[in-house]
Amino acid sequence: MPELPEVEVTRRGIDAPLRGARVLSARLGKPLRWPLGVLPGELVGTTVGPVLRRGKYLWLPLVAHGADRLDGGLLLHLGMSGSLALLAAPPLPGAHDHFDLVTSSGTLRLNDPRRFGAVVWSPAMTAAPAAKLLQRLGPEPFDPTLTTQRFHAALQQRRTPIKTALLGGELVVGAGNIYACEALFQAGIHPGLRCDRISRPRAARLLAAVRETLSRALDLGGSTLRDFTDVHGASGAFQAEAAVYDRAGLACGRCRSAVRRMVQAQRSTYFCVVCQKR
DNA sequence: AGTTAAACCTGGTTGC
DNA sequence: TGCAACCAGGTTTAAC
Repeated sequence: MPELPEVEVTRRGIDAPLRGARVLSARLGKPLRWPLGVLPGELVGTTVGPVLRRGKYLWLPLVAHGADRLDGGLLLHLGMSGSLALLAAPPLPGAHDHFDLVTSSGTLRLNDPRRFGAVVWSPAMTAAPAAKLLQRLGPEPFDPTLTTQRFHAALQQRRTPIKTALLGGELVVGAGNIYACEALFQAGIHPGLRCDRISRPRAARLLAAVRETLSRALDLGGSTLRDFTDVHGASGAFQAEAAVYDRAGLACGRCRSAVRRMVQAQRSTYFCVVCQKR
């Protein structure tokens, strides 16, 4: 599910309510992608700090009080099917509720049917294990230092298809399968085009398209294909205005010709052969 | 070194 | 209706 807009929607939903909350208990369900790294009980007594996002990861600081407490935080990832809910009166955990953080301001609950998500303890965002997971991430899409020049220079160093590179997150983080397809459509670029064949003007157009696509999705509360909801249980609305994603055989949003589906790097790519050029 | 497959899981949909 | 095959918002790890 969750690409940058969904993760950011989630962050905004939990940041203010949880800030300053005291951790009362924690519970683990079935194993997620990686082990938590501490016993749930060791989190008790810490205070939640400002929630940050880096790429599709969330960082939840847990500040210690007293030397006998752990100081650090939790690095969370929603994987393909994860979502977080903030519950005032949580029902008994269901089959896919795999992590609860019970606080004085409500219970933060991770639901993740496929369990590709993760909750990992780390002493700091800049220390292992969090730093190891974050180290390979490219620049944030709204980072002002990510200029056309820098983006184009990074493109020139890669020979992979642009769609694959966008998914990889080394050029820029945040665009997953939906938004990579949509941004390439918006920029009029064929998903199979090699990165190093993209001219500087087209690179500028693509970077702008990535930014516009992600911010539009953010405004609409993200996309909900199946699992994703915000922390209040609300679905996103972006999927309804996708021009190409999941529209194989349907009319292109611009020229009305049939949208094509192909597979790149084991993922479906949707595109318009008329509107998107090599 | 740079790219591409395999792996991790569950569940919904499609097709025989 | 039953069952197999395929598909799904991701990303690390292993293998060409």
